[in-house]
Amino acid sequence: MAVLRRVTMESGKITKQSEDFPSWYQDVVREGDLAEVAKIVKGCMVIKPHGYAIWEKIQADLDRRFKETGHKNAYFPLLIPMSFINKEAEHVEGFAPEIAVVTHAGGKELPKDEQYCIRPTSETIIGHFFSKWIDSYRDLPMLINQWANVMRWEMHTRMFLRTTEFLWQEGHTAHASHQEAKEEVTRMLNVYGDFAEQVMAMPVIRGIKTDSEKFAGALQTQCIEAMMRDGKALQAGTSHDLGQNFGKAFDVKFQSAEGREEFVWQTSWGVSTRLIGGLIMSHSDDSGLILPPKLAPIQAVIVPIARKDAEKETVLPVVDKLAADLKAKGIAVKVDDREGKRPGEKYYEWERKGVPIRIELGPRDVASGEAMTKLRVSDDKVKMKIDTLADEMPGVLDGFQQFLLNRALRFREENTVTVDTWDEFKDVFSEGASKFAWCHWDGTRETEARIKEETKVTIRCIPLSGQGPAPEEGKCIKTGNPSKQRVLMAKSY
RNA sequence: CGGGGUGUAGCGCAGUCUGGUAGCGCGCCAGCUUUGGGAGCUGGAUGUCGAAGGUUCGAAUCCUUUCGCCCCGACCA
Repeated sequence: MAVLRRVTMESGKITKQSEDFPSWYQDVVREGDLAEVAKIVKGCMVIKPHGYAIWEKIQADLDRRFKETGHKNAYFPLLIPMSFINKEAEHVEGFAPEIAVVTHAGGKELPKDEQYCIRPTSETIIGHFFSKWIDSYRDLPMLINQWANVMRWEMHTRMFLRTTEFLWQEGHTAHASHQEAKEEVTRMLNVYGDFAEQVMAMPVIRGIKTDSEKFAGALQTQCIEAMMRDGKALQAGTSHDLGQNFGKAFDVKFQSAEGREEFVWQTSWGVSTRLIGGLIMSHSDDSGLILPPKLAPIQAVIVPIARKDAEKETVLPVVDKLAADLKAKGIAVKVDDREGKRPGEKYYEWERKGVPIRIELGPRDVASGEAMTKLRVSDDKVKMKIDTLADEMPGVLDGFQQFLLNRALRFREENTVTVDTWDEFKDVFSEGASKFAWCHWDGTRETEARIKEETKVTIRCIPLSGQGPAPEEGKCIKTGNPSKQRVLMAKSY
């Protein structure tokens, strides 16, 4: 039993990651000015401007990818008739415990059959409208996405990772054939995977969820799993093959080219503000947040150093010109010319907020024609020629983006093991520790549950082709029964 | 929901055991001096002590109830 350790912190400082990972995480969120716990509303958070700006960048990039793959945005009601939720058996069972119900409205108690729940996800209500909108195979595929908030009554909340209300997007599509639907599931999983790696610099394993971990009501759930810096896994996105389950529950039928009446094949897929939690736990350090340039609201900050008016006169015009040049190159640049704060204080502040690169520009630099620059992750400052700095900056930022991805990949490799014996397995996961472990599993729910019960370790996914070790026969780590391939095991968020 | 913590100024905390009317550091405001890695001095502002009830002449402190947050379980994006 881990007793909560009191970590003495100086004001405005961050608990060391190695001392207490959860405290570190909270400190980074606070010091980065990303969000705060709402307190007045149980389990909810306020996403502050700097945190929301990151979400907006995530949204912008993903939205473009969704549109490029043919999807259109729409918006469905927040309130869903309770009767809808009850229509799909597995769906009810999965979501019932975490649903908030509106029982009173207009000053009166609503009759049982007129009560609403606040959406935990929108498969049901969208199924209802799909059934109205879809008549023939010519209406298919129906490719809809919704940016929305959802609510799930969680017992245990953590900022960005699990809150009662959260922001996400949910894609919902309907297709004429199962094959087409499966292709959609894969397509969107790849959109997520590419986004995670190229934009978030967060490497992911693409895989399939076991039956016990899949979405309530789906035939199959595919996922991307990322390793956090404590070795735990974060499910960062999911893409579901819903089969005809919701089609049947909501009578979503179409007339095929051959004139037959058939149920549609549906998919749904989503990522949430949880991605921000993943971003934090993939890259950040004891000095605070580290953002990949592609998601940084401020990519470069210029700190002018000028104490006297005469120095300001020489420095500030150079700073302004450099800022303009950077802007012209498409760089999100911020000049921190606040009075009354010393340069050092500004350096720390922007580091905590995750700005990828800092440029220091003072009288000496103007004289020499070189500015001091410092990447968020390096210990050394580098001199760059002021004249060519703006031209070089896109390349520097690209390099930084790549560096973060490579570093995260290396970290994952160093913390990924192949395990074949139960003793070794228990050792890897002893005392709260976690790694990614490729292990054989006999494919049964019972074994999966036993492993989880004894070690807290879950099967994160069965890797898709090329995402894990090549399939090979083996024996289950727990039971010794035959296994056809290794699966990814880890503790998870 | 169980176990363990915790709630006092914007942030971090002391004060609670042993009741006497609230303090420290940082931050904030003003002024001067400063300014290339968290500045110094002087002066100043800020609290319904999580909430509600009770005991008491008197409650941050004792009692009861309640709410939030954190950690560990049970459940989940």
